[in-house]
Amino acid sequence: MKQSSGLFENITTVSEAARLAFIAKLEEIKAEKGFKMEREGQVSNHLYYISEGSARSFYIRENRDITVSFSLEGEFVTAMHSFITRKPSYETIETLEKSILYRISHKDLQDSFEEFPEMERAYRMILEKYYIALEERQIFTKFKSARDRYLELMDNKPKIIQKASVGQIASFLDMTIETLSRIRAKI
Amino acid sequence: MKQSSGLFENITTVSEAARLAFIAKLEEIKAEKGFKMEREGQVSNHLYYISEGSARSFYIRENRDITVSFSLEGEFVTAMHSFITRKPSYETIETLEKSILYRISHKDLQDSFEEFPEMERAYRMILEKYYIALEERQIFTKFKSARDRYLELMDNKPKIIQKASVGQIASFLDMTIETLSRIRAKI
DNA sequence: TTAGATTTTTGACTTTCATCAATGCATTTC
DNA sequence: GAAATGCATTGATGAAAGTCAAAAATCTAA
Repeated sequence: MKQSSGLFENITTVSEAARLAFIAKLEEIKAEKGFKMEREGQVSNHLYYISEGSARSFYIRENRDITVSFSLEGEFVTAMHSFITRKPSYETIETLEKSILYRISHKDLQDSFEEFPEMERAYRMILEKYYIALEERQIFTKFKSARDRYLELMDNKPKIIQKASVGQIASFLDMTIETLSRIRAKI
Repeated sequence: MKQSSGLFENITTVSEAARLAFIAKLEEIKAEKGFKMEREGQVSNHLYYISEGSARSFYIRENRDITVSFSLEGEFVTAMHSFITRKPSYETIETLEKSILYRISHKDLQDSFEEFPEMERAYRMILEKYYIALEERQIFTKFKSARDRYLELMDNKPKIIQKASVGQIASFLDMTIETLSRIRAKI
């Protein structure tokens, strides 16, 4: 992994020793669009860092593809529920475009906690970010109309609107494709 | 704090030294019903363990009291968003009945991480539980009808139905009092 | 015990968005 | 370039739950 990459940049300070040991455990993946990082039904075994590109997490319910989240460059992502509980994941994660990913296995991560408590701290902080994102999303969804949810997405994460398909955006915003189409017609 | 209490029982194993040091930092609170553990607008400064009793977290929006969560005996609770971000809390947490609480301040908790990395692990695991609970609740809310949400609450946490008021239960289940009343009439 | 207050239930009506179906538009493929 | 395929739009209708208002039930306290 390039030295320049900002792996822990926004998280916490980590000693050089821990940093190097951690990086040694990373696996680089040059992924094409549609690469499946995690699969529904399998225990999520890696924590990913998106160095370049983007990803989306989704699951199938009643034959519908429902997008749970989008992740952009510089973010960590995994099927967190499964990664924590060690039970099969209900979600699949795939790249939205050609991407460069770094990943660490669950076991290597746990081992790094034993070796470097500061790594556990870094992970704890990633978890905190995950938690905050989920909580904010929940409140966001609760109070806004379909229209306002779309407008807010345009404001906050316009990149997603470029990278994802209409169906993916609609399910992410918890509305049908038709509703999204009607909203777009009236802006 | 009584030796017998199961503070870390369901979380992780912690050395006796860490355990004792941690317990020394705890403050015991014998709270009456309605005691405000955290207040909206203030930075959440404590992590609570409910030894006896119960609590609910809520916020006010457009003059409505909206219950976010109920916490029962044996659970940890705080205004997590604020506790993590150190920004003012949007939620208030209060006891639902006479309760015995133990709490540790944010600073003491952070200090304990420096002293005992295993405490950071324990906290990390509390965070994981919090995350899982939130994610499960989100999916639960998304796919069930008002009626099914009520039925599931009756099944899973019947104690809440005894301890909380109708308005609190309705807002927790994301429906109006009228809807809840109609559902109850038809069971 | 009764008047008043509060909570709960019921009824009529409205809103929001889903569903289903048809049509339009664009792109690929032969 | 016509057919086929896939995605997006539009329209008609319906369902779930919200809103507002009034009635009924329950609680409280002098």
